[in-house]
Formats: sequence, structure tokens, C-alpha cells
Amino acid sequence: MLIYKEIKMKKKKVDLEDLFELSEFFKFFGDSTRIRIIEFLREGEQSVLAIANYLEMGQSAISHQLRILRMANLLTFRREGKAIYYRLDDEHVEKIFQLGLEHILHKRGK
Amino acid sequence: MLIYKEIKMKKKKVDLEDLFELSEFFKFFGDSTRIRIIEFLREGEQSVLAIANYLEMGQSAISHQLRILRMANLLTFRREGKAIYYRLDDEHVEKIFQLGLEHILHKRGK
DNA sequence: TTTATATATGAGCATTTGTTCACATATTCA
DNA sequence: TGAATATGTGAACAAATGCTCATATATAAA
Repeated sequence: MLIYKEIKMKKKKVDLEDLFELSEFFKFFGDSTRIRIIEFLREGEQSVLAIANYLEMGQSAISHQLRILRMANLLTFRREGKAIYYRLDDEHVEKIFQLGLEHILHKRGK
Repeated sequence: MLIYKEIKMKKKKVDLEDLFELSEFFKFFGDSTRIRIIEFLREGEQSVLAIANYLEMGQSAISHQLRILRMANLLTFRREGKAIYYRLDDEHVEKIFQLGLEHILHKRGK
């Protein structure tokens, strides 16, 4: 019976707590501003103003979103003079971004 | 110069429209009820009531969320008598769930 | 056909979320 | 030191979201 389960590759039950955390994790990707920031940072670190200009949004709005991503440990930053440069800080972030992108592009046959 | 870009594996710019759609896609995973439904359905199809009982939530709340996942083409369903059985309808859904799960488990060293 | 069971859905409501605005903090330069 | 530039953050507000309640629809059973 154990062997049967192994053969079937039965999915392991996930703790309720982990599922809550998982949905919280995906929330970071579920906002267009944040996903655009992530996309931009895939090319390398960028300052806050550079991000704001790229997205054509206010600096404050960007700072608020960067804070969210930073506190989730998805970004790191370094200061250089007056500017602060943010960069992606998690290999999973890029992988998940890429997988999601493949999904929607595949879905529409791109 | 083209070769240089290829060697660097420069990330392709993603259309703004695609980024909006991508964030919409991740929103489906960014809710604890929906992620719990997805987790439950990884084991195979389940009726609405079975899902509601498993999550210990009302049938209406589950139906509302199933509708959202269904309209996103993440689920299919079949009727059998009075019951309707839902199942995952997208290989990407499981992959993204799995990758996200690996992320949070890795992050806490499980 | 009436009753029971399973699911779907619109309206209402409370909560969450993202942006803007005003202002605070930090660094550089004159 | 004072002005300019870059970034951070709390409050307020509007929009989006998810649940509950009541009710509609569909199928099966009596």
C-alpha cells in the first residue's frame, strides 16, 4: 500500500500555515506595479527614480511598492550617494516570473 | 553586438499588456481560499461540497471562488447527478504551485 | 409533482489594497 | 550651513475583493 502510494506519486498534504504563506507570497506577483518592477529589475539593479520613470508613475507609489517587496526579502538595495539601487534578491522570483510568463504566452499561442 | 546580447542571455522586454495579464494570473494564486482549493485538487477531482467541507467554509464562498478559477480556465468540471466535480485544468497551475511552495519551504529551511 | 440535495449567483457589507499628498529623512554640493 | 536632490512614510481616500445571505436553478428521489 505504501508502494502503491509512491508509484502514484501522491501529493503531500501541505500545512494550512504554509498555504497561507504561499498565498501571501503569490500576492506580491499579483499586482501590475510590482510585476512591472520585477520585470524591470530582471535586467539588473535600478534606482527608485529610474523605476518610477520607466513605469511612468510617481516616486512615492514606487517607494511604497519597493518597501513591500523589500520586506518580503524579494529585493535588496544599496545606497550610492543620494540614490538607492534595488535589485532582485531571490532566484525563485525570476523562475516564477518566467514560468507565469510562459503560461500566458503559451495560452495565447505566442 | 548581437552575439554579445545572446551570450549575456539578455532578458526580453515584456509587453505592458502581457505584464498586466501576468499580474492578473498571479492574483488567482494570491488568495488563501483559492490556493487551498488548488492544493486540494492536486489529488484529483472533488465536488463542491467536498471542497467546502475540506476547507471548513460555506458552499457559497467556495462556489464563488470556483467560478473565478473556472473563468480563468484553471479548472474544468463535469456533472454527475446532482454533484459537480472540479479538477485542475492546466499543467502550469501545478508547476507554479510547486515552485512557490518550494520557495517558502526553502526560505524557512524545511 | 412535490421534496430534498447540490450548486450558482446577485446584492450588500466589511476589509484590504494601491495611489496621492504632504512631509520627514538622508546625502551632496555650493 | 543652506539649498537641491533622492528616497521613505503616515494619513486619507477610492477601488477592488471576499464573504454572507437570500434566492435561483438543476437533478434526483419519494
